[in-house]
Amino acid sequence: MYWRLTTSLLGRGVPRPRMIPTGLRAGSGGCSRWEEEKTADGVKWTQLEHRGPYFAPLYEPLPDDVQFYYDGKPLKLSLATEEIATFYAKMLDHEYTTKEIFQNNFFNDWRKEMTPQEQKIIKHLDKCDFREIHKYFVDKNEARKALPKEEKQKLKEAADKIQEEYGYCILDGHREKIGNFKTEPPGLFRGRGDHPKMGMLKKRIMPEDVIINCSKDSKIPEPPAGHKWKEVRFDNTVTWLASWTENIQNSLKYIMLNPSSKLKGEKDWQKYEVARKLKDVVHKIRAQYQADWKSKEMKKRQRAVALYFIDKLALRAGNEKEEGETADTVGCCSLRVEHIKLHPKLDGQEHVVEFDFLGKDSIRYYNKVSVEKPVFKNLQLFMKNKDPGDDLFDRLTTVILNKHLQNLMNGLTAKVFRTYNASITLQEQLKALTNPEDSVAGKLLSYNRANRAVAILCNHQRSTPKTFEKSMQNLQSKIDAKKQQLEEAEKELKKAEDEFEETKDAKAEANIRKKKKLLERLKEQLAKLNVQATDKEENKQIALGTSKLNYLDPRISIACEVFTALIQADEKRWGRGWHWRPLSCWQLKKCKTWSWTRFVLGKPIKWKRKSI
DNA sequence: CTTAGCACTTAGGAGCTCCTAC
DNA sequence: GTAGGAGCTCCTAAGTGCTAAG
Repeated sequence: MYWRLTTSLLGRGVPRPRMIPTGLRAGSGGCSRWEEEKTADGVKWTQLEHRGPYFAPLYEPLPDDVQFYYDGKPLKLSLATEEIATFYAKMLDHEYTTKEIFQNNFFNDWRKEMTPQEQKIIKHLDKCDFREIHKYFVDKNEARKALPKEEKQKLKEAADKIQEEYGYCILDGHREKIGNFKTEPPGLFRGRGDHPKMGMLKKRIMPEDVIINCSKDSKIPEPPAGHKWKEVRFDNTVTWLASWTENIQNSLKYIMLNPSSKLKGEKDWQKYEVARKLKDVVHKIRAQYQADWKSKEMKKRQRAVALYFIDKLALRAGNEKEEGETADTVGCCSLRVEHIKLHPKLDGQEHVVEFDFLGKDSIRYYNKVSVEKPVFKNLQLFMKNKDPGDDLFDRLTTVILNKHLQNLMNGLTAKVFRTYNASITLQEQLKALTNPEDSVAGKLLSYNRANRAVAILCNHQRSTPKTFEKSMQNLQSKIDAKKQQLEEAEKELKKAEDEFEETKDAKAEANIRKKKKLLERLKEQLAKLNVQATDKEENKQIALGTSKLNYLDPRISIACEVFTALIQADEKRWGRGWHWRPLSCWQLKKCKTWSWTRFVLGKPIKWKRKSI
């Protein structure tokens, strides 16, 4: 039996769950307790008490012997100017500082903060020498790492104390962990991709910038001595505890709860419930957009083709963004003619669309997809008489698309397709890849492969880790060594067998058994290493974390035999009750919040890991 | 309809911690 | 006991999607 709980959570032909306790059954409507608690008027809490944000430490001036040089001569900077100089100095060995936009933005903003005298002297960035400052911080960092154990312990205790004091709030009588309780320290803006604002000065957040949100009757947080809050409000229709406006994009930043909190957990659960609801209507929706490919209205055709991409390729919606304010990235609705190429025939396939564009975080999306003929014809039509820089779907926006989706299913938006397709892919892949007879290592490989299929679908990439080549080599030499040991063991066994042939005594027989056992163990170890190597290589440029955290319904993982096997293997090793190893933190977090999954194995799981 | 503002989720990289293998 | 590395948390940027105003 593959599914321990036989819950085909998002799939077709749902087999009935067997082991979910009544009252917690997630089959039809999900967890009724949470649904009951949901209020229609948007109220998110009735009580909220916290200490306010923890402010980034004030600037500590450089020691006198650490100098800044301009045009080869030492120059003592004013405090404010010096602080900004250290931001740049710290980044000296980062690629950012080699980029012209970064340098220009930095220099512009830096000059604005200089005294008039400094402005008169410091006119060119290339005459600035930050190297001594850079070295100072590198050394400081080294020194911190080399600190004796007790000193490190002291630092950790101090950090823990701050976490203890500022890192939690009381929400409706429960102590909940805050996600980001510290204000963002000042520094230079690090945008992703070709960001026009990279290098700009990110200003220090002061209490006077901060809006506090809490309940009226709670102990209102004290601003740091000599300071005032910008505002204190009591808005229980939002979930944030504090907010401020950042100066780069002029957008709001929030202090919110940790994902382990009830508030976030429920939201997460709801998200997957909406995705499960889509499962029931997705066939109808697909049939409809296929019909709409032939609509007389251009608007409908564009909507239908875009939705097809969102569904088939898991593209993001693609909201419009202000030009020149951010990196030039697109999603589905904002695709431009230059982002696709049409090939009537390519590599033995027909109607191939070649996608090449930068998506969120300037991650490249490159894909060649064979599409249905009407889609291909429509794309040709949409591209006719357009320039490369024109919108592919000129009659479509995310607002139009989402309005349409809302009519098809309550709560349906473009992003739900990503969640749905990610989770259903995990489930289907697990079903296709895992085999009950596999070893635990094999099962884990299968799980990772299923996870990987999702990450590829969602285009979750990472840069190859810096240490990849080296650690791969290390692994390979381990494999080689193991192979040699194995050969050795085979010879030994042969020898032992020969000896038994000759002597026929019990001692020799025992020796054979011993050698056989060793051989078995080595074989197992080798297999495990080989699996590891395969996994590592396949995983080189793919990020699994994002899909695990945001797209995969944890109930699918929990219900899957891979985890049952891992838990059993672990019990052998750690004794009963130690279930934290196979269920990694991301799952634990979700499981703790989704209380019903504590009954995955038909019995409550003891949670032992202290960080949870 | 368009635009701006707001609140929230999703994202990759940095850096830290703790385990494992030597 | 220590080096190396996997896997985690932290950080904060960059998306989505909704609402309200004009």
